[in-house]
Amino acid sequence: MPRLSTSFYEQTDVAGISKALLGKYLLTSFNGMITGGRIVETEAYRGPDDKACHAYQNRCTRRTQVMFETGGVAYIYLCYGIHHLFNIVTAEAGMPHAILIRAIEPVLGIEAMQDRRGMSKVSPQLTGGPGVMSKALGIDKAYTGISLTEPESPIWVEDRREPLTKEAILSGPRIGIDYAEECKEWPWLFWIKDNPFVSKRR
DNA sequence: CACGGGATCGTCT
DNA sequence: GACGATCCCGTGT
Repeated sequence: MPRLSTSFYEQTDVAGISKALLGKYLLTSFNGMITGGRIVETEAYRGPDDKACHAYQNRCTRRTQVMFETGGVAYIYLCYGIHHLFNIVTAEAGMPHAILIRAIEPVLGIEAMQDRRGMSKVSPQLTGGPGVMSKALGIDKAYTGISLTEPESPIWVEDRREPLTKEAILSGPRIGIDYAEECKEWPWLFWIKDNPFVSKRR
């Protein structure tokens, strides 16, 4: 299956790419073990004019500098001291857009993902939520900045040609960004309708 | 099921 | 020194 390429990630409409990623497959390969599944929930962040984005007003720090690279690299950071949240950088170099992948439906390497999570059963909590999804996939912030498009990359996204209908995609305000003032109402959270692995609202 | 709080540490002020 | 693009568990109903 083909990996999504730089031409996909370099598009400028971050909300559109966010929606287009639904139904694609996010996969990792560590120590020969492939794990991953179908993307069911995403969130768009559009620096520099988005107050919810870490790169608001082009703020460039050691943490955020990878967001300024060309589309198709990983932006991974530690949240609340515990969770490693996985984002995909989009747009051309110098334009800090990113998409947070919030949930996948587990498909490949399910037992390995259960081991990483310490869970004996498959439940929505296995991969439904940005922190637990990264943990299930074996992703941590050591991988921030890596390419998702090179053939040897251990993290990538595949298009398995499983298109979604317009009716299957819903959107709403993003989660956990109360500080973002007027931007917090922007409907840039996207999810697949009725999918049990979409994270719970809070 | 709803709610509240604790965990835990890198990052920026 | 404060706080966060979260999660999990305990309590009460």
